[in-house]
Amino acid sequence: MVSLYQTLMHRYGHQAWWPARTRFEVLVGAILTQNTAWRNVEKAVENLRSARCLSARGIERVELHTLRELIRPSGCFKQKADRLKGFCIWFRRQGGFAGLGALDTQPLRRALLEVKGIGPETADAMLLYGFDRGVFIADAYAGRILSRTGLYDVGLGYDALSVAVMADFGGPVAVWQELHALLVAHAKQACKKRPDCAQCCLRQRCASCTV
DNA sequence: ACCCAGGGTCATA
DNA sequence: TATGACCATGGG
Repeated sequence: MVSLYQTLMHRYGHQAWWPARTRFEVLVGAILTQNTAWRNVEKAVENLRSARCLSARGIERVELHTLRELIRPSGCFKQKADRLKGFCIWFRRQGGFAGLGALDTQPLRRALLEVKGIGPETADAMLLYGFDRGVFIADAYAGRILSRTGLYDVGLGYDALSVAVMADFGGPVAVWQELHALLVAHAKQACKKRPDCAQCCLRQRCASCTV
C-alpha cells in the first residue's frame, strides 16, 4: 500500500484536492457530485455562487424551485435540491463546522449518515476534505485498483475495504487526502474495457489492452 | 444509440 | 441481505 502510494505520487504528483474555495463548498460539492461528472458539478456550483447561494443560510433560504434550476447541470436535480436543502438545515441546526467539528470522527460520521442523501462515500468525502479527518474513501475506483493490484480482495464491500485500508495505511490527514485524489487520477488512466486486466493499474501501457 | 460519471434511496423477493 | 429501478445532465 505504501509502495502503491509512492508509485502513484511519483507518477501523477500532488493533486491539490478538494477543488473548492471553502470548506462548505466541499460539502455542497460532495452531494452534487453523486453519480455525476465533476465538470457538471462545477457549473452548478458556479450558479450557486453567482446567485449568492453558496452558504448554508443561502441554500436554506432560497426557494426550492430556484435551487433546482441553479443546480440543474449536476443532474438528478430534484433529488439533489431536496437533499442539499435538508442537509443545510441540518448543518445549521448542528451548529455548522463549529458544532460538528467538536465531534470525534466516528460519531461525526454516524451523524452525517443519518442525513437523507448522504451515504458512506459522501460522508467520507465530507470528513476527509471538509472536516480534515483521516479516512479512506473506499469507492469504486479504489476497489477496482486495489483489487486489480492484488492488495485487497475483490469482494470486499465499502466498509470492509475502508476498514482494512485504514488498518494498514497510517499517516497524517494530508496523506489520506492525497491518496484518494491519486487513486482517482489513476483510475481515469486505467483500462475500463477490461475489468480483469491487472496490468494497467500499475503501468500506463500494458500489453493486452490499450489504455 | 449507448455508457458512464468523484451515489443514494426505495421497493421488491 | 441482495439486487434492480430510479433519478437526469453532459461528454465520450
